[in-house]
Amino acid sequence: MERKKPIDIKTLVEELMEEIQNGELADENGKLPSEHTLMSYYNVSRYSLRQALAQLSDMGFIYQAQGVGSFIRPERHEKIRNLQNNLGITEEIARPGRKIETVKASQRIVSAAEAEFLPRNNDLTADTQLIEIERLRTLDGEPYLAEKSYYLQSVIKEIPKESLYDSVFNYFEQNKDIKIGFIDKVISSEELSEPSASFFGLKIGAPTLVVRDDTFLSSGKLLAFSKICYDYRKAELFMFKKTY
Amino acid sequence: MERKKPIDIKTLVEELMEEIQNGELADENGKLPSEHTLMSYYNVSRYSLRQALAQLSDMGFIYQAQGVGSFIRPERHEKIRNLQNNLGITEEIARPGRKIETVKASQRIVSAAEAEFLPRNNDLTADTQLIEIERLRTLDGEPYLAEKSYYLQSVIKEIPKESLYDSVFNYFEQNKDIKIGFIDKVISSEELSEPSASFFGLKIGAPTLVVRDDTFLSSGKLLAFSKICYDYRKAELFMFKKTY
DNA sequence: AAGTGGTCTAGACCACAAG
DNA sequence: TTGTGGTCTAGACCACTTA
Repeated sequence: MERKKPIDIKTLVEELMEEIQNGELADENGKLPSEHTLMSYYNVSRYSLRQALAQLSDMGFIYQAQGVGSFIRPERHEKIRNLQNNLGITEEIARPGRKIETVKASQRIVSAAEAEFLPRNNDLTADTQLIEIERLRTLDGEPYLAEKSYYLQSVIKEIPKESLYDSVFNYFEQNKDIKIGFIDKVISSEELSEPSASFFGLKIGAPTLVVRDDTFLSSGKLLAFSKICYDYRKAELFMFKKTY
Repeated sequence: MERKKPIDIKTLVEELMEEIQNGELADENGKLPSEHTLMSYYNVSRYSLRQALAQLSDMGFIYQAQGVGSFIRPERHEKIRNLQNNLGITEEIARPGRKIETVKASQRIVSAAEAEFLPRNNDLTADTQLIEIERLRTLDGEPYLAEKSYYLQSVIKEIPKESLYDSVFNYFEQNKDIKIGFIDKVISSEELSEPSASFFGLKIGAPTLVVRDDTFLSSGKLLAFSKICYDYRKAELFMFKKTY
């Protein structure tokens, strides 16, 4: 293997992921080169390399076995949505060549008192101004999810119309002033109600898979909170847990 | 603060968690001492301290803000089940003083061909011997979940009866030969069927929250796979995601 | 015994927020 | 400017698996 120029961990993660997906790194048994080899190849210290490998482990792409080596993990099933990666849903699902589209979207300003739900650890005053967004989205042309999101207007002035129909995630990625630090997710199941029921073509009272997100800036301040209802026949959420 | 003896990261995490929960570490605003202070206090290197803090971040107990400091996060709602901690459900729920009990349990040996479901990345041969366990469990006396688990008999010879009615997790913790490395989780929602429906006192077709687990040894070999159906009115799953 | 990943230290420099 | 957390290096030793 040729020797590469030194790079930072973020880039290293991307390169590793790409080379793994292209099948360039692992042998026929899915075994990666040793850490020593990878250190020389990417010209990084062991610390940096292990940080990168740890991130790949956390995402479930590889696992490491002491005394044996590092191995790539088998591909996961297609219809699944990974709760832990760092992409928006649009980007994630685009990878295996499928497509999320927004068929209906609306936006308005409301106060916290008018919101349909509130963040879990709520410290909003009743008059906090919120941007409310409602969207219905399809997966490969089939109804897939109904979403209601609230963004704190004190943090983000407005959300461009294009982003509504594309990816709000992309908008934040490009906006340098807004750095997302962490997200709380609460997953539950409910009885479906209108208007999602008609959108999915299901009866009222049918199951729906619900994900409530609270999104925080890296400063720890609340940025947004949302609720997504999935068609239970089409959505599965994946996560991966390492033990320490 | 007194200076402590050097300790390893695992112990450090436990001590930090305990002192945080006792309110001994953070100030009135939930701010922790600086990394420099904590290094001296616990007598560890910055690397070790930051590994420990990263684990606490991953579990959602604290967050770190560059240029500002580290802060504890507000307590999460009680009825919630954290998907990311390293405890079994019995232990986790026992913390806030609530109680999981098993009201019905059965165990038998089956072959993989007879199993009701299989692991996602299935490489089991049809004649693989499995220990099948079925359990109905209550939370504070109320029906809470129905579980079906399969353990590879080639890895674990038998599961003692006491563990069936208590915590299988405890059994693995004590068994030094079995080290769990990682777990895949797939969360979905389904229409409820018997016998869970009667146990929960719900109609057939009502929603249920479903968690499918595949558990692997640290060697990467499959240990077990299971499916848990929760009463959708009583269960919420929590997870926390840091962005990189 | 050799090679793998796991833990840990000491130290440097950078990026960011706040006074 | 100061103090915070974020990134990165070089090097040591330990624990585990395999031959």
